[in-house]
Amino acid sequence: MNIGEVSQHTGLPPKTIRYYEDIGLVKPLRDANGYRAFRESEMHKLSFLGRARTLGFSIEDCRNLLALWEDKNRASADVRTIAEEHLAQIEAKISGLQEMRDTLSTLVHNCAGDDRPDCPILKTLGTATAS
Amino acid sequence: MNIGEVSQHTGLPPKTIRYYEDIGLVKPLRDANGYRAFRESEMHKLSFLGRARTLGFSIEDCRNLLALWEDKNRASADVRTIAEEHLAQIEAKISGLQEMRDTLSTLVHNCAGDDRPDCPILKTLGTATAS
DNA sequence: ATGGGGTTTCCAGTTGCTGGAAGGTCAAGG
DNA sequence: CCTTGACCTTCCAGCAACTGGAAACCCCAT
Repeated sequence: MNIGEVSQHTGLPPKTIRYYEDIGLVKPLRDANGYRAFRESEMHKLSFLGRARTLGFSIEDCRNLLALWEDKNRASADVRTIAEEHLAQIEAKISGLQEMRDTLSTLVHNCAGDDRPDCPILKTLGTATAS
Repeated sequence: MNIGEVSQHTGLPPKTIRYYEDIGLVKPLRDANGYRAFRESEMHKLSFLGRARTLGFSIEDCRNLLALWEDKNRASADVRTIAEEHLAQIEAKISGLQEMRDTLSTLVHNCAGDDRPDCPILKTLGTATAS
């Protein structure tokens, strides 16, 4: 299977697939002409990676998850640990963003948004701590 | 005022302040010895930048907000537009993360997390679209 | 043989810093 | 006067996870 076909099946851009090979996540064979030749198993790995990435796992997490996936003697606790840590990070990120959103939306609502210069957004940024 | 003092007042690391000079956000004077000499106004700009950054504005947004801040004839509408667009992006990011969180937390809760290999997290990543 | 699509490699750029090396400066202490 | 330590300077590299683009090769059909 050529990279283009794999790209279609996995939804990952060819560039990304090459990158994943670069960093050792997949190791496709090569045809005589130098083209990458993906086996089914490689393609499934790539799909796995794509899904893990859409769940926000870092590449390093993905590498570890992939190893666990391949390891038929894994302990599900190891998987869960990775997922839990990631979940905690996501939650932290969400609350950080929610704080931003709350502050920002207040500011936006208090701003006239007309052609006059008076603006609470700039006023806040210019003076107090916009926590 | 030296960079260290400015760093203390603004909470920004010296490295960051130098970086902001590099990209043209501030333009401190220089003492005879080559040290940066910040005036009050530069320091206020840096505080402004720090607060804008904690609200998640990009550097380019910050650049524009700073210009508006300095422009006494600005229209608050311009400020508000920037803030609104940023707010929309934050909201998009939040909902993306919430989706991740929901999926992930379901998976984590369904995973035994013991020493057996059976794991719904890996199962999901390995098969269906984990949307 | 020519054209259009694939594919290859490599290099650079993205965002917003951060770390580190090599060196100049300054004020205090011996 | 010399040293020590805390500043400060510049420059270069690296982080994450790709993405864009150039130059060149390959394959198939006309």
